[in-house]
Amino acid sequence: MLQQIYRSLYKFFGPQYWWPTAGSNKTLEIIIGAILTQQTSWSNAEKAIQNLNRESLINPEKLRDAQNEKLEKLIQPSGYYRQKTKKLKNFINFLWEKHNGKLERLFDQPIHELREDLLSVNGIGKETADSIILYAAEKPIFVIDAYTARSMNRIGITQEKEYGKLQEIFHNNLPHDVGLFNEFHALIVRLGKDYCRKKPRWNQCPLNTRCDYASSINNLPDK
DNA sequence: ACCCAGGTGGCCC
DNA sequence: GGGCCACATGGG
Repeated sequence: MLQQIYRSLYKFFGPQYWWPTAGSNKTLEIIIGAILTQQTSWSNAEKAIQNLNRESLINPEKLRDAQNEKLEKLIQPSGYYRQKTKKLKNFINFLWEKHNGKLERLFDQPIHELREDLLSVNGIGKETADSIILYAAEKPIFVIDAYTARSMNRIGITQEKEYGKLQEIFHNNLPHDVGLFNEFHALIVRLGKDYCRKKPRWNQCPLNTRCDYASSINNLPDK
């Protein structure tokens, strides 16, 4: 069922190009992006990342040594900039104190331990931790976000809202493939953005007529 | 003038 | 365990 939905979404929306296989030197940038995009549009996070790149701060030593005031100014476009400066510093200090500033060392552990490690950083919650594991460390874990519950609920897969339970459903019903998890999560976000916001436009969703799961969608009441 | 975005932690009960 | 709140900018 989930694979079928994935196929339908991919066929309709096409690839979403989320942090696509960025390569080793982009790894830290992905982590920073995951923090900066918290509750913020990607376009705003991107502006902040460009500012950091312009100052060559996307580098473990430089980021560690940068003054908070300087970071705050550079990442201002991403919103919550004082909070996020602290979060970036929390992560980079953790990386130096626990892994000698080496991302390879952080990532060189089983998924579960890596996740616990990331969650120990104040400012990194479940979604950000899982995003880092999937998109930066490129290990298979399914990222859940606000759209996932809404979309799955609306499609009729599950009423579940809890992060861990939702994640289990994906883990238990899909091959654990980094590329699949990467694209599927991005497609769910795309579906949510276009048709499943708080003010729903689900009735306008073209998938109603094109999707394999059309019947389950058409029978849903308006929310 | 709203509403919202690829959340999180702290507090309260 | 859940419900509320602060955090902040830019785009529709």
